[in-house]
Amino acid sequence: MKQLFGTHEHRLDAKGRVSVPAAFRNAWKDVPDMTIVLRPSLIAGCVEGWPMPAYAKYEQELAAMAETDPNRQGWATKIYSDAVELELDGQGRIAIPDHLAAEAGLGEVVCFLGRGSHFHIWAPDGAKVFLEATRALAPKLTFGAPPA
Amino acid sequence: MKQLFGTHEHRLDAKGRVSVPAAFRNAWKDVPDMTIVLRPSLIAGCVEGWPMPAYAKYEQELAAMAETDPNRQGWATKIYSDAVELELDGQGRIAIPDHLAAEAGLGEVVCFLGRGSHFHIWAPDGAKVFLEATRALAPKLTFGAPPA
DNA sequence: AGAAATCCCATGATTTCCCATAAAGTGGGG
DNA sequence: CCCCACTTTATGGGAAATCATGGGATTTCT
Repeated sequence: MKQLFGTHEHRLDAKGRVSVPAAFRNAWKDVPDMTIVLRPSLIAGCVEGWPMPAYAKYEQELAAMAETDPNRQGWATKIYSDAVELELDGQGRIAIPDHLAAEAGLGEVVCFLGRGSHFHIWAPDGAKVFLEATRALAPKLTFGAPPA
Repeated sequence: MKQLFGTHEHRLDAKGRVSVPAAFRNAWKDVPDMTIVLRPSLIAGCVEGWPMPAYAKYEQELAAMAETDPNRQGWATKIYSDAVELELDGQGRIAIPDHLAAEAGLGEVVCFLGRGSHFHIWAPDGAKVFLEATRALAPKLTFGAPPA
């Protein structure tokens, strides 16, 4: 499974559908019966989307926990109960469920961020703030001409 | 994977395409399904290009960070969200996305600098300044050769 | 039957593919 | 050493495929 790159803005139509960026779809084009898991992000303010094969990693972590571990129920809630599994339609779109869209404050335009194994869906403003805040976490060296 | 050498000027066409220097393409001609990752350089002012196999170094760095480490989000933004994965067309060209070209101030002529594992894409002036500034950072030994 | 979800087709814009050409580099023979 | 044929490179442009998006028709559920 290839990694997910880039930021892509797309438009939610009247039926709540959005095109998943072609760049993402190409990353899993050889996986048969591909599905996407959507759930509220642990980072507030966005929806997280996982290609099913990558989501298996969470399932393994859960399986590794003892049946009696009290954290287990918390994990199971986040991984399963709060999540939805979706298929893409014939045009490569998904329909974002209302409760997820509302929780993330999504409007007509949404912004997909590739995060390697998975992706984020933000309202455009939220994406901008998030990108700038996270970029600032590492220093930047400057040589030569400043950007125009 | 061979190292990338040299300085090469090429021309962006009306569709935003540039030929990747043949010297670079030859370095990875035996890698199947080769792709290039472009992203804003951590050094301001240029676009950085990475042959996919070499980019794995960043992916490993990210994987080594704890899930809870705040720097992890910073890296994921720089490595994935700010980056694009591209293929070469049949003529060995890549299409540089507008936002990357704009951020690096690229005009019609761009300058490729081999950097071993990866390469830089600069506007010609930026490349000149960068090369001179960085040359000055390396010590120079003098033996025998007459001063100019 | 009515509401909602799903399937399918349509369309304009963009991107990719493929062919063409000119310049430059390569090698061999005389 | 020079010239010629051939290959590789860089670049341009038109045709074809893909993408994002909208909307109608059909099905499903209650």
